[in-house]
Amino acid sequence: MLLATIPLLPPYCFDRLVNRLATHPDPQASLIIAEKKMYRLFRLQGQPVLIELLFCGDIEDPFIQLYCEDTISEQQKEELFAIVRHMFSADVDLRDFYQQVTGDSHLALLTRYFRGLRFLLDSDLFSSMVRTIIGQQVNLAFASTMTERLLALAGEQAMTPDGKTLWAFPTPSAIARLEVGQLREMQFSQRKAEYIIDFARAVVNEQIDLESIKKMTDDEVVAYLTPLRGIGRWSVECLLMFGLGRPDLLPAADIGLRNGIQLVYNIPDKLNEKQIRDIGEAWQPWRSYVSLYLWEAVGAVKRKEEKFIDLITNKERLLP
DNA sequence: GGCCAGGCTAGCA
DNA sequence: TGCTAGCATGGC
Repeated sequence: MLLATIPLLPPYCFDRLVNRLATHPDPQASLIIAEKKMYRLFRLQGQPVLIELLFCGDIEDPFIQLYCEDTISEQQKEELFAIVRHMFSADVDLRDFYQQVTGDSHLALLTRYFRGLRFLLDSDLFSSMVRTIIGQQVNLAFASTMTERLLALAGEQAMTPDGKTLWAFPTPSAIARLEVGQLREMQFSQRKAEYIIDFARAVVNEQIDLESIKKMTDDEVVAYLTPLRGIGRWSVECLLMFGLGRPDLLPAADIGLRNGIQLVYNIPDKLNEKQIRDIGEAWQPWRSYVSLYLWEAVGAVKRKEEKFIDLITNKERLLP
């Protein structure tokens, strides 16, 4: 049953989302590329609900249709619409971002090539923080594997119509109930297991109020969360970007971002954090989005997208 | 088999 | 304040 049609501000490119998911897998989403369709298990008013998202229209007139086989309440619908609008940044006008970087030929190259690429944000702050901790210092593929194991251990399960298993992200109390040994068995390091369980317990104990951080400035959130063991500046920056959708974060400690800058600006020497922050000054107030496009540049090279590799290799010829 | 991953802590100067 | 060894594990 069609629940709603959610319009997005153009441009939005479904193919770019698919490419991004290839190098940045989302273990909570089941994608059927040929049908431009995604299944996902949302937690609505505390209850897992399987939703089908259909990507419609085109880059310049994009909208998402939401379908659900079950009957859900008006409250659940409202919550779902808000989450989907948030996850796809429905109101973010990329054209402002594209306009901002026209003076930088390297970035303009990316915004032309990746036109319509957006963040796929996390549905809530708790899952975003846990996924960020899992992602610390391991490659993306392994992080995704670990996340999937955590989902299977403590999340609720559902089956899509095409027979794939999906999970709703475990609640804070479900993770708070885990023991470190259970995560160790799933190849989590001792520290990573402790960080995740401690964080969940801090949320359950109301030592941390995730709702309150929505009203804080970026710097206030850093100061609020970094005292927790296992949560450093990079992790909070990722939470602000992928959890809250804040537009102007620059995770300077990020190895992928550093590689992206070196690739796109053709810098052979390794950059330190200060150099990265200095370079990023010019990208305000869109530093999150520049980061996304730089990450995606690295992703396109990893996927061996020849057209992009040609473009980036020959870019000197395109300079004025 | 060695180096790299979309880091963090603790210890030290 | 700023620097670094050590942590753990999969992927290539």
